Amino acid sequence: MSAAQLPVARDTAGPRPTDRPATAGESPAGAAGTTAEDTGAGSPGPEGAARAKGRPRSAAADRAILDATRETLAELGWGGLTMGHVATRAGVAKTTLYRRWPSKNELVVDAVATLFDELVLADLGSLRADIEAVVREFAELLARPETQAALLALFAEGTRDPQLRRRIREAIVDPQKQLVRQGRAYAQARGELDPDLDEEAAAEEIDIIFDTVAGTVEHRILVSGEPVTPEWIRRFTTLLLGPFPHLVGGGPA
Amino acid sequence: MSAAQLPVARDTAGPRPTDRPATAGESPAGAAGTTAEDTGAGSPGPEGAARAKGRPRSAAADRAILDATRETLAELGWGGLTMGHVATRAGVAKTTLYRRWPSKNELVVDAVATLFDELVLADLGSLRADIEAVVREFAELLARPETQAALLALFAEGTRDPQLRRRIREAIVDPQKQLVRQGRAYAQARGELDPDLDEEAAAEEIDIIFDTVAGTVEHRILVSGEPVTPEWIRRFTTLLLGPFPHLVGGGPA
DNA sequence: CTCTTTCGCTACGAGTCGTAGCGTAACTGC
DNA sequence: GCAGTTACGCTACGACTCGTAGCGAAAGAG
Repeated sequence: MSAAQLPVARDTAGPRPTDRPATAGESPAGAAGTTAEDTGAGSPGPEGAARAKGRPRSAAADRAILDATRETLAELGWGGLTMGHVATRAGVAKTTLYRRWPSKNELVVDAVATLFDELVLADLGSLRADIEAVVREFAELLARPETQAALLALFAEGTRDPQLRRRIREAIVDPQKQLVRQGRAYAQARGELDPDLDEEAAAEEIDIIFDTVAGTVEHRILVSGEPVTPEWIRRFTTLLLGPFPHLVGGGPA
Repeated sequence: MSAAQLPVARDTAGPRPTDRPATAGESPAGAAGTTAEDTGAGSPGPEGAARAKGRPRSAAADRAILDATRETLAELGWGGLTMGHVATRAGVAKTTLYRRWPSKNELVVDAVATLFDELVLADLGSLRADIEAVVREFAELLARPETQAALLALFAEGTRDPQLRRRIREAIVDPQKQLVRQGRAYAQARGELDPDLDEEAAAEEIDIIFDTVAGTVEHRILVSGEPVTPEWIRRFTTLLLGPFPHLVGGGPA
């Protein structure tokens, strides 16, 4: 209560109120400059120009932070991750983190979203093969600690904070639904599905299948804590596709 | 470094090194005294006698703590739950919590385990009806904030701490699997299932069905964040039981 | 009535989140 | 080149939480 205190406000309340970073494509091999493709946040402001005055944010710092987050997540898990730790590991100041992400949750969601981009769906010639392949991929992804921690971060406040929930949906959930759509498209092109299909009904089927595949694998790994073996995948796919196992008559009307 | 300090150790390192509380059955209506049925923790010590000397732990405090935990969970969620808050709400000292549970995680698991006891499976006359009923019950349970927070606590350190994982499995997961077994038994008694069934194969089917039902509903509610309507339940049950919707030919070989 | 254990209380150390304020570095347009 | 503007690293801080320590007192057990 006696030292010099000057009322200054530089970083605080700046024009970039702690928003998303570059969030670039970020291919495995560190490519060249990347500046497009924002994670659709909210403000649909102009894009063309008028947005370049002072020192630009370091794209290298962005990547270093996201990498450090993933690494720390893999090593220490969700509970062990601290902002200070990430900052040190990334070689930046803690304040730099908070300039980009409002809190731990958002950082983790962004850091992990790219992990799910690994999932792809190749046309393997049959619906069964496609499903088994994507289940296997998803299971391998979920076996990694950083992904598990991500799911956790996702639940952590996601069920309470609507904004975080939106971020998760847009960055992770919705893109993955595309896989199911893709799989159906393949199957339909191969003539495996009813050709004249109510579009609305199909949309709901997609939701159900998505929740079923993702949820079941998650539960198997995270809750039951048992491994996803090829045999298990085969059985699960059979449950999905075929009639109920051992059901007399082969299924309901 | 000058005040009086006597090296005393009463509570600390006592014969009950912060272990499970009564963990009694705890039916909805507060019943009489309950002292049996420990949550199988670890020490397989003698049970008969020799374990009653000083002042016994207050069973009322146990219940007050667990109730307060559930209430706080419902109001503030997992992130908002603090031991101090629970203690105040339960009208006990914080140290009393730590005398019973080693940490937040264990407390929440125990507090929430009883919630899942609500789930029951009545023989409704058909496999479809039984499944739909249990899915509805489970969905209603998961719609409650305290249950969501429980799932979260379950994941929080459960994927890292093997001991906590065991506690979760024994207190929550395994008992729920009984529901699937029950359902199969009903169906088999009704003649809906293949009568001569490899027992081992049946066991694996039970695991798959359990993960599928629980995981799908969890994913629908917690990740996708969409409601579980009767229509959705019907569709999901159809997916489970019947052939793949719109699949040409009615299913694979 | 003694002995044992629990209880509530206060206090504490360690750690974390997220913020403030500064001086400086980097990049802009003129 | 030169301002102007912004990001960066640093140190410090307030508020909060976990989990523990130690005490006097209460409540039962034998």
